Amino acid sequence: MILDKTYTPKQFERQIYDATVGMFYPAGLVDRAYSVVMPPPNVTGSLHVGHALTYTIQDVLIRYHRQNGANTLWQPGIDHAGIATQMVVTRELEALGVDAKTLSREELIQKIWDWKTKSGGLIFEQQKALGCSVPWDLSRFTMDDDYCHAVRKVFVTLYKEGLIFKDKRLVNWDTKFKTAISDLEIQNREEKGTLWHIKYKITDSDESVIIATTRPETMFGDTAIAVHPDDGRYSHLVGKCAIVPYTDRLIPIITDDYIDIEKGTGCLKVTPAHDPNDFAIGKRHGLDMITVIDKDGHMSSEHVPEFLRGVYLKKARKMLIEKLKGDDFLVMEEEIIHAIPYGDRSGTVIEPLLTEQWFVDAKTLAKEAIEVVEDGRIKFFPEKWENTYFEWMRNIEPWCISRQIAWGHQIPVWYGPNGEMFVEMDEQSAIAEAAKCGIPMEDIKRDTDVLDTWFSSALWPFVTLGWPKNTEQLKIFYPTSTLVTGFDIIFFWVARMIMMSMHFMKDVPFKDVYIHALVRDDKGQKMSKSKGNVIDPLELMDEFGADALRFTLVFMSVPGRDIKLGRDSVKISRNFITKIWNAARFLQTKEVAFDRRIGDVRIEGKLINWIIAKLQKLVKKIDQDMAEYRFDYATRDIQFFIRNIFCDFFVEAMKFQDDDNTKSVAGIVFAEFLRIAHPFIPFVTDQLAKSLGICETLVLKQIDEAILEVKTSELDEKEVDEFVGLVHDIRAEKQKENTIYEELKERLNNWPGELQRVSEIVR
RNA sequence: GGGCGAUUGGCUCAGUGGUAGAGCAUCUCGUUUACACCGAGGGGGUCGGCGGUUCGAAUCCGUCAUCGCCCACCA
Repeated sequence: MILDKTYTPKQFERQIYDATVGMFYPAGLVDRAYSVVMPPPNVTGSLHVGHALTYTIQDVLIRYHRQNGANTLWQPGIDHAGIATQMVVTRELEALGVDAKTLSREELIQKIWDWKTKSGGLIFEQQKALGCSVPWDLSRFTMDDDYCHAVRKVFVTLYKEGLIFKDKRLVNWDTKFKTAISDLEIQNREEKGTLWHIKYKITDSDESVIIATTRPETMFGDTAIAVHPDDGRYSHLVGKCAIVPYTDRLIPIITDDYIDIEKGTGCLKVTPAHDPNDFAIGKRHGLDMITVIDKDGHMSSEHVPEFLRGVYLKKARKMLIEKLKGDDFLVMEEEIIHAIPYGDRSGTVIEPLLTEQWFVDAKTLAKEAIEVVEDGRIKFFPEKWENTYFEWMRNIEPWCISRQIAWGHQIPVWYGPNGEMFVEMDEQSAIAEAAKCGIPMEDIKRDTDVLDTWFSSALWPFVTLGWPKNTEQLKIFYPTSTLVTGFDIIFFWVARMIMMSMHFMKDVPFKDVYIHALVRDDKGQKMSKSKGNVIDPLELMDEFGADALRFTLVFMSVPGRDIKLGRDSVKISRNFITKIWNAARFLQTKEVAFDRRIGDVRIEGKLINWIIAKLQKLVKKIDQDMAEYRFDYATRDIQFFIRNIFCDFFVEAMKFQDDDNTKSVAGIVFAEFLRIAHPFIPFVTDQLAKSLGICETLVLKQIDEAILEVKTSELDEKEVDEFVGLVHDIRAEKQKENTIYEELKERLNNWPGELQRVSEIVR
């Protein structure tokens, strides 16, 4: 097939994709395995440029190892993404005029499933366009029947081992979604706020104490005022009681070492039910825990004075401040900057609320998970992320896993009428267990909470491979080889996979963790819809081709540095790829034969020794780059080889030395180059391989080991290097019109041996 | 408050002890057996500041500055 003058990606990308995807070595042919689990995109997801990066890197790894003879698996799938999905569907329903709140739990879940069937997995098509060589038929969903079964098994097992427990604790409460969320799902934002100094009168005395607070509305939940034991200012008041304004409730003045004499007024109002520190103080002193805010964010308690009852938090605060001012309780207002916790999905202020939730004993699970990174059974690339991992894991807190939403894995716990609890794999067993206690089935009710999405994601590496069944896939591909993900997800996902895998598989989930960069816009700004600087990878692929986008992203993946992606950089990659295309066209016009093997040609002559030596070096260098996950090096090496070595000199030289043997070597070298470049530039290389008659696809093409075994002449290589250097010098001197030019030109023209013919390269 | 990272030519970035590099941009030349989505060549940087180690530092150490990120319960 004669190549067109320039290539236009669109014409062949999809066709090539369909012909090559899912190619594997026949069973039993290879015993080396290489596997990657694809971080499951959200069911709501569509391809953004961050995805494009992570999937490109994974595909490069998979294609590279597959070419190198490994039996590969790139395990695909999607995540049900609890809160995120429920949010999207709720919004969609709203647009249709349906209020999700009016639907029953079952109806809402059904709507989400309908939506999932209709819109979920759109991202698969986009991944295909990017060239992801994925065995799609193995795709898993975190809410598949088998997956649900595995999740229940993990829950029940951990519960029986005492590693999952139910407790009434202060949790992060999202008043918008009306659910608990984990510590990781909150984001602290620094904001301007006010520190209000409020006067509390002391009983049987004219004295009063002044407390400073940023949250005055919680004062009705105060159960003590604490001062430092060494604080002389207040020691005479310790043991007395203060009166909570607008109530007749008396609270004791106590001492606690936690109090900082310097901070505020040195008096702390203790509100155990609405502040984590106060909660701890409350526990130490056995204080009452009075909740004054309900799950919707309204003031609600018999302890809240009439005029605030049922009022929404924000409004209540304003009203209360006005009232305190008027009644001379407010002593001072102070502007401060402080951190406010927001829900990362809802964007609303998170309230610490005392509720019953399910927790995982992360501290216990973390032990082994820390060890495996310490002893190198799991390695991070770049290594510095291990510190981040250790830092978090060594200070880990219990993980709140229950969510009060509909979409997700419903917690497999059933309750009897008198608080009996049955933690079982399914309803049948729950009924059976209840029956043993004399509770009829109609009297038991299942826990309505669902699990944190990350609970099921944490099982991804082994459940997708078939656990708890002992499948072939588990035997071959577990532990997986490399996990590719972003740093923002080390805590959410990587850490939890390691914990769960060590516990249930007694082995690491993966050996290497490659942490890639964040993709920013060309000015280094984080992309966001609100800033309007989002780069759509699909548009870039449309304009410059998937290969160009892939090459750009990988080329810019320098460890420890964010990627600044602009249109121009993708254009440059496209230009480079065109260069490869044109080199192929040249070889084609030269009628280079591509069916020769290295054994068919004579390794003699300086040019041939030189180019083969350079090719051998390239192969070794790429292997080294890939072993170190230096995709940036690999793409630079590829670029340097084809541009500076192959095109700039070898091809030019071929214009003066085009005997059959040289042309055959050119064919072999170029074919080998295409193979090496293929993981990075799959579409164009495959198209060229096909058009030039090298092979149908490079997907399974392994290196011809004989190429590496060729003994090349170092002397010849050195001589050509010198020749190349001289050519450069001559050109430079010529431009400068220096007289030395003639002298050098003379030297070139009289270059001894075969290279003399090539001296015409300089005109 | 703690931790991490960045700082190299106009721009984007390579370069971890031995004479400062690439691409883009710019300037000059060039349409010759593939490629103007090209080729050849030039100009342009005291490698954030200061101090130290060394025969020798962009590179190692200390310190400061600026920017960015992560973690943290401060009233």
